[in-house]
Amino acid sequence: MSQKAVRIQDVARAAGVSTATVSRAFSNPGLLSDATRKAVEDAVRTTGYRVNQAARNLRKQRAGAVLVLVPDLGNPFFSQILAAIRAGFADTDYSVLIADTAEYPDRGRSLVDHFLDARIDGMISLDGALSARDLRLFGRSGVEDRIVFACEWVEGAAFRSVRSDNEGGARLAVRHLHGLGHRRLAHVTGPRGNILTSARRDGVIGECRDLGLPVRDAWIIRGDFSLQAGHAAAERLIAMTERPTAVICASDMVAFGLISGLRGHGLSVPGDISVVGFDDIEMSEFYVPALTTIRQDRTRIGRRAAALLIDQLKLAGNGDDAGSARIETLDVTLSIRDSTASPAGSAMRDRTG
Amino acid sequence: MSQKAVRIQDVARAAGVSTATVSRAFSNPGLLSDATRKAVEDAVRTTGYRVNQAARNLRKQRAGAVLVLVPDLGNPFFSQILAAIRAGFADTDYSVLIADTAEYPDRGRSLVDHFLDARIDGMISLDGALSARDLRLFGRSGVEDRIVFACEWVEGAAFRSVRSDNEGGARLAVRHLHGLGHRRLAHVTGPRGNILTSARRDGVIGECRDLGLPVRDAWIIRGDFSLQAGHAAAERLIAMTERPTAVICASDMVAFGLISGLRGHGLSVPGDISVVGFDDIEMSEFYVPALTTIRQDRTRIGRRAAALLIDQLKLAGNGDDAGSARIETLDVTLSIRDSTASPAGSAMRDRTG
DNA sequence: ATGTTGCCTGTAAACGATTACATGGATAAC
DNA sequence: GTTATCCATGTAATCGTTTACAGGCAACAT
Repeated sequence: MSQKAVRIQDVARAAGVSTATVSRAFSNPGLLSDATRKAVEDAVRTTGYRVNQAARNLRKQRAGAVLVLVPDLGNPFFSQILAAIRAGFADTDYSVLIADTAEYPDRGRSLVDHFLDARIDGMISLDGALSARDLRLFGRSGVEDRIVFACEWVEGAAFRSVRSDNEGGARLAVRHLHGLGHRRLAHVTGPRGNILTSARRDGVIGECRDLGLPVRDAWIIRGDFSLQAGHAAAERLIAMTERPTAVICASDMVAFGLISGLRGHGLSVPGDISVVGFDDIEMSEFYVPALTTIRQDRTRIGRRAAALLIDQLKLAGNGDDAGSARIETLDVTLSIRDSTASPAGSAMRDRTG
Repeated sequence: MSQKAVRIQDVARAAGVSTATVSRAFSNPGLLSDATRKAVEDAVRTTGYRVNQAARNLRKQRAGAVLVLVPDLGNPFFSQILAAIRAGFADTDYSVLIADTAEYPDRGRSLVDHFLDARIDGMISLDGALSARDLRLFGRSGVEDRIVFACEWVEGAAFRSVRSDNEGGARLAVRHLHGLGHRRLAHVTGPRGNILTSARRDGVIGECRDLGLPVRDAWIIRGDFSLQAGHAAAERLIAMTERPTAVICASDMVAFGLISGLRGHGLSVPGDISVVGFDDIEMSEFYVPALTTIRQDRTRIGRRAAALLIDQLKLAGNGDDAGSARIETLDVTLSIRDSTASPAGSAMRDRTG
């Protein structure tokens, strides 16, 4: 590339040593005598040598890269996790590739191809809904333990994963609204088949039952984490004869779409309806009204996922399936802002911490 | 990796041909006789062979990857561009790496290292503010023509670039507000030193002059494209004695922050103040109020940037600096929504197309 | 029969590193 | 003085491809 790249051979010549010695100066400098190490360092400096990663990776039988699979790059929820993952890999010599799940079903390409092509050594998936075919192929090629799931996960599979306490978060939201005096709660879910959809839905319904609040099928509205889904859910709410006084959304984006839709119909938030989101993306603080939401520690999720994968890559198939837990569940917290209030006609104050 | 990977040698043996023939079956199948090609194809299928990209890249003296440099991954503005860039590279065998500029100033690592390490073959930068040191090193290593700038660019440098008509967009915004009857316009800019800051500011000021509108220094408020900057700008506006009736923001995020800040002080948008954004990210349609903004064709920007870089990589330093223009400027449009209206006391209607 | 031409295929040398193994010399132990 | 031990270094094989070059063979013209 560029002019004429300087090779390890050139450094060796300049320093008056063998290529093996130069290589050792990088990989295990302690092996060399002080004088030799100095000589090599000088030679590296004068020649401007940089080790060729492609060659090194080939020889070391690794790809030197990991893949992060994101369901939807356009959703700002993921970016902070990405940043944390990248930070986690900053001290390693792995490159971080990012791909959008949406790219995959097409043209018969499978995710496992990346492993088999020697393009990646490991993967962090923020998407729990991989195709059955992909999952089967992962198993067959023995790459499962170089895959970590973050946020989402695959039920019944043995992959490592880092996730938030989704059910607990949903329960927090219900308790908050209950404390404000709400008794009729709706829930806009994620997409069918998504693991977060059921976890959060179960939390909402479970806590409602525990608190003796009514649970109606009509109040559980199918969504898909998107702005559009929230907007559509507003129509459904408007049309209800016995309208809930508060809505828990499966994501902040849904909450924004919902509020936008409600306002379009002249309903005010939180005046007429309270709305709670899930995620606490940056925008939540600056929406109008600022959004009450369940905060996930995205930096922590990303950092832990990276750490887990790095651990696994170190073991590199020597079978020694070391200590760390396969599943980490991180606590969530409630960020109370302006989109929730006591229902009209109620004088109750928030009793939630 | 994994079990025992199938090598080209294995396929050759299975098909009863040499490795060269197998290689040719992939790179230039036309060279082979029908019978041989068939035999190789069968052998590939039965063995499950996949070419090892690391080895191929080493031999072909390329990295097999390109880097996309993003100023702030957390800003959803960039994600759609990223998606388009990825799509542009989908048909190639390049991997797409994504990095955040924020990672770089640290630990003395330079961007050019990625080229010299044989980690990347080319780069698309969405950040125009690279360090002088990086730019110098790019020149010295002769990699400039494998770098394309998108959205932003470097003044006075010869890099290829794709960008929106920023000044034109700013002028559109001014004309729209003028048409509604506004006469006192403020502008929240991008950060100091950013090329978009000056382009958009010049557009706003230029069009104000052309229309005979007053231009006050106090009405040009420094920002940095972020939610926080918009929020801070609201404080400045509130404090003004002769307050503008409309504000043009350098980005949608700034506009959201601004509106949030104004609402916090009891001012309504567009009732008291009209607000125009820049970018038209997805959220703009769902903000409250839905945001009037300048739409950039982000898909087109990404696609063109990818195409430009792919062209350059094909030439691969054979010096034949082919046809395509070095700078492409794409048109922007005005998306009129609910955050702009005639100023209080005025009965004028929008006259803008 | 003898070139000449063209098509297909094989041989073997790269690409640029890492590392198992060998070696030589110094030091210590006997 | 001989042998064992250890440390620092060199030699050369290896990772899995691609591709320049060289043949071999058939068809065709002379």
